[in-house]
Amino acid sequence: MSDNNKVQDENHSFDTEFLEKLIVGIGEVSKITNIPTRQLRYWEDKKIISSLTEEEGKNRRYNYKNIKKILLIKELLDEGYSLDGAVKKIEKRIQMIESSISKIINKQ
Amino acid sequence: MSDNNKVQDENHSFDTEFLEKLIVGIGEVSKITNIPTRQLRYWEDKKIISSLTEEEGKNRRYNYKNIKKILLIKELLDEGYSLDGAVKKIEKRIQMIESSISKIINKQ
DNA sequence: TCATTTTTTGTAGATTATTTACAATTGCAA
DNA sequence: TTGCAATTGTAAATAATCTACAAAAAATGA
Repeated sequence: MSDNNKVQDENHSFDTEFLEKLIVGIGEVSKITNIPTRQLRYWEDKKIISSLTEEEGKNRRYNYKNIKKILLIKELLDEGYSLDGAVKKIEKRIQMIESSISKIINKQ
Repeated sequence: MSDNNKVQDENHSFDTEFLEKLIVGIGEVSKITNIPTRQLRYWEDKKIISSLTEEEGKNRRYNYKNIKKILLIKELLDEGYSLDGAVKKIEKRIQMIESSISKIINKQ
């Protein structure tokens, strides 16, 4: 194995660690997804999405899975679904996303 | 191609977009890397690492490349390098990391 | 159309997180 | 031990986010 490939492999294993540990604030999620923070909070109020908030009043934190779901909701809204419609539609795809994340993280 | 594989592919192309857009605050970087915020600011003062701060006084922002470099520095310190030593050692590996990131983002 | 509901958006005042800039402390090598 | 490198502490100011109110806009259905 060449030196170069070795480093690529190190990067790969780091990336899974990276995804595992990744936790992001609402401002960054807003920039990543292009959804206003106000809207993200509203969706959470309506139980459409969730975050990792430790206690009431503390800042919201989002992991990779949270962000994935947000982007999926957004996609469905763009397709014309209502929020409730999106929630109903979403179950199957969420499961696929989760199994995909689990594959990434657990290197299965 | 099965439905399942299709979704996996969608996830993959999303991930590259995700990495491209990913921007993280100092608190999150601290949690991801396990390096105190105080230390991250010190390293930046000493020009060891950099961030995407828009203006003086605004909060620091870090992208994927920034975080990669921080983790690399940490690794070298653990191996016994001094900060200056790490900076000198790092050039070649930074280049490899960058080309690796560029491959991920540009799907080359 | 009109009324109702859903969804987005605005904002004030309080709180949390980060900033800079000072300095103190710790660790290490000559 | 002396000097430099590196980390850590902290106060006061600012930035970002919080909740809780409400208003505006968009979608739905009679």
